[in-house]
Amino acid sequence: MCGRFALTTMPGDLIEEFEITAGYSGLPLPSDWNVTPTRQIYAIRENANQQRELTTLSWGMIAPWSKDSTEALRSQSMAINARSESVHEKPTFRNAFRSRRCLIPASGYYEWATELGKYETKQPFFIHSSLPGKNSDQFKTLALAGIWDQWVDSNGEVHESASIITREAVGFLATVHHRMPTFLPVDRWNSWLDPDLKNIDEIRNLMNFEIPNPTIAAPDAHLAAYPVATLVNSTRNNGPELIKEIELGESQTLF
DNA sequence: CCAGACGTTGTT
DNA sequence: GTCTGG
DNA sequence: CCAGACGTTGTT
DNA sequence: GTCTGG
Repeated sequence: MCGRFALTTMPGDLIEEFEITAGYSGLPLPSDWNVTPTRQIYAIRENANQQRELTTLSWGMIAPWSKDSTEALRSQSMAINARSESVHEKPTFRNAFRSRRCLIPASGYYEWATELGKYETKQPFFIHSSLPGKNSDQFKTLALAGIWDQWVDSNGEVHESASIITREAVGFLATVHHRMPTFLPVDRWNSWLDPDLKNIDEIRNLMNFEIPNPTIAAPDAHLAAYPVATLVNSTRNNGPELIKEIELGESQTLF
């Protein structure tokens, strides 16, 4: 799944890559090789004027019925991901899924090896595009499927938050971990971001790579992964060294 | 009817 | 073990 | 996702 | 808020 990621792409590059028409008015987020739940992240969504905008919001969906900030924060940490299999019916997510979908850009994400037999448990991997990125970015930015929502606190302040949608892992990614984020290919961005597309089955099909269109590459086709140091484990660590490839012991070479 | 959950991950 | 904070 | 805390009293 | 369990 996706509980930690990296984002080092500057707003200007995101505006190009995601064909943002409404620009970005906020401050640029600093390069971050250890983005953790509840932090500010970028999101791409469609605004009220049918324009595509770049914004920042916090990671982990605040349950819409939260009564106070404590409850909001607690709910947020528990909803950093939403399962693609059930996101359309869960009370916490379904309204957002119907009308507030977004894309979440990532330079890559981390996955800790689980009991799949290939690697030591908890060995972290960095998973990224196999295509080069724009300008100073090493890897092409990934577009992760997300949903967002607003929550108003007792002072009337609006808090925007988002969840990343996950699915069963496919291809070589399944050798590291059995879940992965849901990737959206560029030709599905418009439909995904369209708040007027409300047919649940149509929306769900946008996340599906098996059924509709054999010309769409498997999600793992343009991805690569390599093991990294356990530096990333601690949320206090940050910097480009977190995504540096390391050598694993003999029995554990695959990529 | 009211009370209490509502979310994900992995692991047992 | 379980919950909270990042 | 992982790391780290997890308790109370009274006093500043 | 809305749904489920008792």
